[in-house]
Amino acid sequence: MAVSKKEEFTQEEIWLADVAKALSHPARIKILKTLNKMNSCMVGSLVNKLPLAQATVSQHLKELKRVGLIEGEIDGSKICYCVNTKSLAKAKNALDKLFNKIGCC
Amino acid sequence: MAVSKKEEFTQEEIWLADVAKALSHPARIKILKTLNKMNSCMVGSLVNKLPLAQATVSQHLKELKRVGLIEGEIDGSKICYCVNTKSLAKAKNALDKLFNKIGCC
DNA sequence: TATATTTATCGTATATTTACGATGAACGAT
DNA sequence: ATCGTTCATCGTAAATATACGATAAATATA
Repeated sequence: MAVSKKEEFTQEEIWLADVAKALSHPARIKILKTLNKMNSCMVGSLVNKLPLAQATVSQHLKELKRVGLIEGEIDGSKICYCVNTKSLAKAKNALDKLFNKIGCC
Repeated sequence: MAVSKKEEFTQEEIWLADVAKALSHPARIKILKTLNKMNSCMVGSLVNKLPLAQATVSQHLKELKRVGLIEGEIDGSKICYCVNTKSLAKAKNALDKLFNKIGCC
C-alpha cells in the first residue's frame, strides 16, 4: 500500500471501521465472550481458554483496549480485564444505525 | 504469522469476525452507505464518490461480495451492485446477539 | 469491424496483522 | 534478598491487506 487513504473519509466512517477491525479476529470475539462469562478476568485464564500463546493474547487484548471495548485494572501482580459497557453500547448503536441506513437494495 | 490459528475457533466466531473484517475499512463502510443512497449503483459512480482508484474500489467490492453483504448484477457492459438485505440482516442479528451477550463488566 | 466504455484481474510495492519465543518489569511469597 | 508468577513489550518471521497502473474481457456504439 503506497500510502493510506483513510484520512479521506469522515471521522464516523473511520471510527466505525476501526471498531469493526477490533472485532475482525475470532480470538477477539472469543475474548469478549469469555470475559463476560468468566468469574476471573485474568489474562492467564484467557490464555488457557484460547489456542494462542500468552504474547499473542496480550496483543489481541491491546487491540481491544485500543478502541476502548475493554479495560484492564491492575490487581497486585495480575490484571483484571473487563468489557467497557459504555464503549460497547456506543459501538452497538453506531452499527445498528449503519445497518438501518443501508437496509435495502 | 507462522501459521493461522483461525480454525481453532467456532464457525460462528470465524464467520462473525469475517463480517467484521469486511466492515473494517472506511471505504467499505462508505460504499455500503453510498450504494443505498444512489440512484445508480454502477462501479463508475462509486469510484467518483471515493478517493480511490478504480482497481482499488473493485477490490473493496470484492471483499464485500466475499462475505455476501453485496451482490452485483450484470447490466450490459455495466454492473449494478446492491446490498444483500438478507445477509445484512443476518450480520446485524449476529452482532446484536454478541453485544447483548457481552453486556456487562 | 474498429473504437470506446466498463469493470475485473494481474503484477507489484508497501504497510499492517498475526504469531511466537525471549526478555523485562512489577508484584507476592519465602 | 531471592524466586516464582503475571503480564507487557521487543524482535522477528510469515501472511494479509491496501493501493495503483497496466491490461484483459465483455459489451455497446459508430
